[in-house]
Amino acid sequence: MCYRVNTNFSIKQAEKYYDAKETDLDYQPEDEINGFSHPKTAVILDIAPTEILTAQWGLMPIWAKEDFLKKTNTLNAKIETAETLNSYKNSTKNRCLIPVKSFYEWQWQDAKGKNKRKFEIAIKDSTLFSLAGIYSLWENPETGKELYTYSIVTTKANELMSKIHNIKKRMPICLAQNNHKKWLEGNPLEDFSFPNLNPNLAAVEKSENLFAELFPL
DNA sequence: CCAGACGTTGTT
DNA sequence: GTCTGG
DNA sequence: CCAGACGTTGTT
DNA sequence: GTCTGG
Repeated sequence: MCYRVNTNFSIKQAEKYYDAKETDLDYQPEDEINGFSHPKTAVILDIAPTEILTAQWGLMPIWAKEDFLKKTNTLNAKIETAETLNSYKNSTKNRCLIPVKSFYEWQWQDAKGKNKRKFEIAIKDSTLFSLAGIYSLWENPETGKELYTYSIVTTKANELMSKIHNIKKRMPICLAQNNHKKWLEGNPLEDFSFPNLNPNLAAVEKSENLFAELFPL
């Protein structure tokens, strides 16, 4: 579901939005990043809410081997099960914010998803907003280097997202500024699941060749 | 009992 | 480290 | 945890 | 019914 996001914002913009300072940030703005390449992105951690630093998309539990992500998809964590699953259970209280401009989702036009329409989704009237993340500090057994790794928490789709993500009907937990603190403070996961939290989302279509889809050759 | 998994919903 | 499928 | 076995030593 | 292999 939430595998591609837009991080095309400046560090300055993020510092202002979060009232935080970049500390250990290895970051390049991108219109579209792919979770499956396990990119490093900007994050704000609960332990230091005034710092913006770098973490890897793809959570690695403390016990994970180096190739863990090759076999296990931890890009998203379902809010309903995160607290019981091995990979997430010790990280559900490690809360982080992942700043994004938007994320992308594809609407299937047929049962097999042969034809899809692409949409870009964001919180309405926002410049930036946050995806809700849980994180784990992972130590590379080879080098001893520590790395923050995270997963984006997903929930049942709201009305708009059900129309777009029309097969799986899931969406990432989207936090406007007024919910940042609540998330970082470690309030119960359930407080943030739909419909307990229903972000005011808006979508625009980004399909590459709308004309061809409407009038196939 | 122990080997093997540990996850979500794409291939854009 | 801990769970689970066989 | 549960499906499947649960037995001995011939071909006389 | 109880054990055991997977």
